[in-house]
Amino acid sequence: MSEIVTRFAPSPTGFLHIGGARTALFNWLYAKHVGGKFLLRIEDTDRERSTPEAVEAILDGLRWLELDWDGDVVHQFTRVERHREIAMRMLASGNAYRCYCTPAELTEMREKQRLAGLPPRYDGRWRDRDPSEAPNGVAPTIRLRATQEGETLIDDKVQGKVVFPNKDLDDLVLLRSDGNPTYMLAVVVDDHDMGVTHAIRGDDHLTNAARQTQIYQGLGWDVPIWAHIPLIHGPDGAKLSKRHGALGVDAYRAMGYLPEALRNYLVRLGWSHGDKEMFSQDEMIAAFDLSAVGRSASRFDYARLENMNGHFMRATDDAALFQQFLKTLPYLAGGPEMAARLDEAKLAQIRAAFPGLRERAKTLVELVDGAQYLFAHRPLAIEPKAEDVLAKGGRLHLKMLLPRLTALAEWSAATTEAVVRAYGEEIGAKLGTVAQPLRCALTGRTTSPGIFDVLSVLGRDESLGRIADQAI
RNA sequence: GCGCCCAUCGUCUAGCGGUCCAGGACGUCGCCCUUUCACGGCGAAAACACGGGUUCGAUUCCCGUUGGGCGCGCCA
Repeated sequence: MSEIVTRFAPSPTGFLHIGGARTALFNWLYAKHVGGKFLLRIEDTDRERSTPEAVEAILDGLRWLELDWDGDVVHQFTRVERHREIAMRMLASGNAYRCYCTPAELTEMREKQRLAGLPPRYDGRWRDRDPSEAPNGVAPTIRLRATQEGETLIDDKVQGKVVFPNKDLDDLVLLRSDGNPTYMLAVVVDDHDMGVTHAIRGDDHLTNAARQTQIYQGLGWDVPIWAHIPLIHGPDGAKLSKRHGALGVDAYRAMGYLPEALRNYLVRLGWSHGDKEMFSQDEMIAAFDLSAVGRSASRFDYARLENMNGHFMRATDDAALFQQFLKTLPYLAGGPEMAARLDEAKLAQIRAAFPGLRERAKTLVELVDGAQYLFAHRPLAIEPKAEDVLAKGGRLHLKMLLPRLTALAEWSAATTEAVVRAYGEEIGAKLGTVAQPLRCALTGRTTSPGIFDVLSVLGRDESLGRIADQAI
């Protein structure tokens, strides 16, 4: 039995967007599931649009998502000679021919077809023309001599059997007039040469599968097993475009999502395994299967992603999550500013506050936000809601509490708690009545980790100072 | 315009002819827990797009309608 090989083949014209990330994930998962290989190929035959920055962004995105590929990255551009060779072979065997149409001529042709209500397709005007009629000074393209009769069958792992009438598949360009291959030729040649057995990609390629099948047939090569997965739409159901939530995966990192959470979210978009929602890495690999991939497009839902992220954050142990947090800090919204102010002492404080912080955070960014009170300078900026609490009797409690806390011989969560509770009982108030004003004075907000932990982490001087700032 | 794909709660989905007055998850709304928030627990509202068939019986099969999507480049 031969080894199964999948691949992810993005074109480096921009960042790794969320749809591409899922395609990569599915390919990676399938390869892992069957113990095969997952390859990475950069489709950069279009030299005009490809940029090294985009290549780097894609690799960076994949690495962040922890989707490791086997072997070296293949740059399609480096394989032009082989592509040309194959184009020539097709020419020699009669499976391709030279077309001397100019771009302007083709545009005009399509324009006429559109006006006449016909499908825009190359009309094959050079298909059977004698080469001696070739005009001077026009560099030809090489076109596939596509089969015109019958139909082409795609036996797809997720779409099932799909039939395309051959009359709708025109003679596509294999080699451009400048001698460079088109995507259609390059994918076929590279997938073949790289031993790709399974092509898992977005279903926007479904029609291409039929066209590429004809190229494979012309070459006498085995057609890979296809699996066209449904696309992801924006939250509003519209196509995911640049202006519609098609962010690069780096944006998700900046929003504080964990790679394992994003992976879990993505895999459940279009794929399911009974009622199971959360998967560990191993579970996902073991359970993943192309046959359980659905055929309808799905919408991107941040609420669900966020929920999953919270789940994974809670499932990660304290030390590991702290490390993850520090590692990701420079990429997070508001992170660089915090990182710049991170000295030994601050680091120790965050570490101490971390268990309380992580409990209520659903993203890494919420961790940054939750830790703000550690970085604030006196006198603190008080949020409106917090000011409200202070104004409605809160300051009086602080005034009463201040001397008692000041008198404390030992400063800890336990000792401060004892004092605050005792005071609460004295005045016959629920703990919240006293705790909220404290929280507001200490953090400037109405929400924070447990107030005694805050007191403890902030330390005696800073705590008493902040309380004094607000006490009557 | 032509070809192809899709269609279960707001969202992601389970369902592969009877077990479905349709199950889970997120979100929403109550209640509980509580030191705020978050977590957790309990509960509620919420869907088979429509019309024809096939069948003893359709959410499940077929056809059509409607609504979405994708493709139709010397882009990938």
